[in-house]
Amino acid sequence: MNKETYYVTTPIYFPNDKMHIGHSYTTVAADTISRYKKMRGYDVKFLTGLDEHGQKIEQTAAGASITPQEHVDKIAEFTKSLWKLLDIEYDIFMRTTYDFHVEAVKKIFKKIYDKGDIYKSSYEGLYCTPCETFFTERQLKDGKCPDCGRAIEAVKEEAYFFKLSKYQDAIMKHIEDNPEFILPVSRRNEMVNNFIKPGLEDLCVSRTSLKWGVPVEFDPGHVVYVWIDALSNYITALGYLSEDDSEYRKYWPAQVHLMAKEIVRFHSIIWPCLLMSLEIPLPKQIFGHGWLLMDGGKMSKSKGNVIDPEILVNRYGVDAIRYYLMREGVFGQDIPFDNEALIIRSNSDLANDLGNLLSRTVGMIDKYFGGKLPEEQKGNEFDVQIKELVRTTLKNTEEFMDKLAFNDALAAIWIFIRRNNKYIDETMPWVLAKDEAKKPELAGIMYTLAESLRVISILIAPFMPNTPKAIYEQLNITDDSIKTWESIYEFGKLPKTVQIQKGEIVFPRIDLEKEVVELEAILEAKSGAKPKEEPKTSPAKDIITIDDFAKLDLRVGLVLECEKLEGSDKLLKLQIKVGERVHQIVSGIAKYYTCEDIIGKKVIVIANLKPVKLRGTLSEGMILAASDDKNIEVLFASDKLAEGTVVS
RNA sequence: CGCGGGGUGGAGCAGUUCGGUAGCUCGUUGGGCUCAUAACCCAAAGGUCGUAGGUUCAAAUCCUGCCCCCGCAACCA
Repeated sequence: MNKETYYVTTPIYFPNDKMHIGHSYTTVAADTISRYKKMRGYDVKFLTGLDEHGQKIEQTAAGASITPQEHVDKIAEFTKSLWKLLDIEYDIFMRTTYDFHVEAVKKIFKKIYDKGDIYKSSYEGLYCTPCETFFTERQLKDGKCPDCGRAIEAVKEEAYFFKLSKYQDAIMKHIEDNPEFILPVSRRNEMVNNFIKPGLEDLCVSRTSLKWGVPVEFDPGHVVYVWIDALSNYITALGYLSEDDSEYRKYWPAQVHLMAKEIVRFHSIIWPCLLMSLEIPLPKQIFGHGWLLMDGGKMSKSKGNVIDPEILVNRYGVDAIRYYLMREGVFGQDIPFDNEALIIRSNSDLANDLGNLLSRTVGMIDKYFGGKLPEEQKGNEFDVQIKELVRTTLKNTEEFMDKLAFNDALAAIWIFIRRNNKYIDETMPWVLAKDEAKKPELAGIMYTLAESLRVISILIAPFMPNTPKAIYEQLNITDDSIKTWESIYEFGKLPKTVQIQKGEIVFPRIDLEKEVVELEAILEAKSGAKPKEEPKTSPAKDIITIDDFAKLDLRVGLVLECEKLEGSDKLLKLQIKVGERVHQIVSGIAKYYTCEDIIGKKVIVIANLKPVKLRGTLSEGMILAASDDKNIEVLFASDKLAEGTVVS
């Protein structure tokens, strides 16, 4: 009854859009460790879910003419179906719009307030609504949000602050005392050097500009801002501060919070400080895994290179995708993700090594024994090595799993799989089959292979939930007691008279060349549509009148001189003749244009822009250029136009 | 001196904590085998471990300088 508990979480994802392969990566990892711990006898809770509040959700819903609740309900359904597709067996699908969460957040906020760790002040800042983030002026990019490139709003409002600074020393000490608190080590270093050592600033934890969220009960008009609302889900989901908090008492603190590396900061600094204020235990471990890199960049929506997990699963099957994600690289470091690598992995490891092993084993039992092994069986000299390797494989797999070294665990398992293919060559069943007297030996070989496949099925079960089922079916393994992790501590539990049942090929080989072409066509059709949508989705600016436009003094200018601005990689210093006058203009196009490209060209200049200093250099205007995420195109004017000509 | 990651045979990576024969998968070449999904097994070729110094009996690994790549941050009127 006193089973050890294991509480593992993914972040609760922001349901602004459909979940992509990156979310799937985290979730698959959490599911894998959760399945593994369950098999090892732990009392596991696996939480995933959605962070459903926020102004951006409100806006997205408004854009679709539905209520925020309807919007998040829709995304929640989609997310659940995606997790189902990926065979994610979560125990809790947490949503911050659940009543019990809302109630608990109110209490948590009050509790921290009563303690004196939350105080009222005012917040002044520039806010990007879609990103739900305030930025300092310096952080802005083109006066726009550095993350999404959209317009920001200047906001000043009354707000509550959490005394994060108060816990600076405590969190620092905790990190120092618990080397495994933040993993991998590189993340810990980053947190300490980048954020804690420079000093923690108090954190804004309420908003008056926000409606879609949990109200601050004792101060109407204030709504709890993301931190307390979202992070506390890990405890409210267990009933913290509710009438029945038995689960909280049982499962908290969490063994591990899994997440991608970019949000380690919130989980390793803000979250523990909130918990310290609540005077409850901290999670044992924050593990920040790497990103899936596509064409060398982080996968993200704004880059239009999202891989739809649904397409991949439908094409290759869940197990192949899950296998790739867990096998391809070190968990904690970035791993490459591309179609070709996925197919190569699937072909060589799954089709050739594992699938083929099953196929040839079942094939031989069918061919040589009519589908059923006889009682009379005889071992051979290689059996010892197989059994020995089962023991080492088991030991290694367990060690690696405990360290979340998924790729190492799979590598260890695959050594065993390959060993079995070699075993067939060593024992040469086809030779024995020609001699009736050698039947017992032949049967013994077949048995070893079948038993190995049982062992393999169990070892891979946390990673690939479907393949074991297929193997059990073909080997007619029905007894659940020989499907447990424990059961593979002993080799030979499979009943001797194995009766096979030929089935479908578990991992068909994929024709790489053909497939890459087809797959990319599909993805292109999808992503090809995206960039075209992009301009539509970027919010239109406010309506202006012709008078507003007339304020601009747009002129044709001739680029006389150009030099790269010292100490900057984006700025060019241009001398542009506009009529009589020469304007010195600093322009951020150095990444796309060299001086040779633009000297002597005619461009359109805003001639009456208030001069500013950029990087210490005076800039008297700007030149017009079109830009998106990737490129900047200067709008060159025709040579026929004299410099100084008015543009309107 | 912003922060972090990385530079290892053709490709993708491990190894670097605690120095001591440079490893894995894919690919290539040659061979074997035929039970199997043209799969499997064996063997070989292929590396100045970014670079220059230093410490050491010994450096991919420790120390110092430098170069290059990728994120983040900063400049983008």
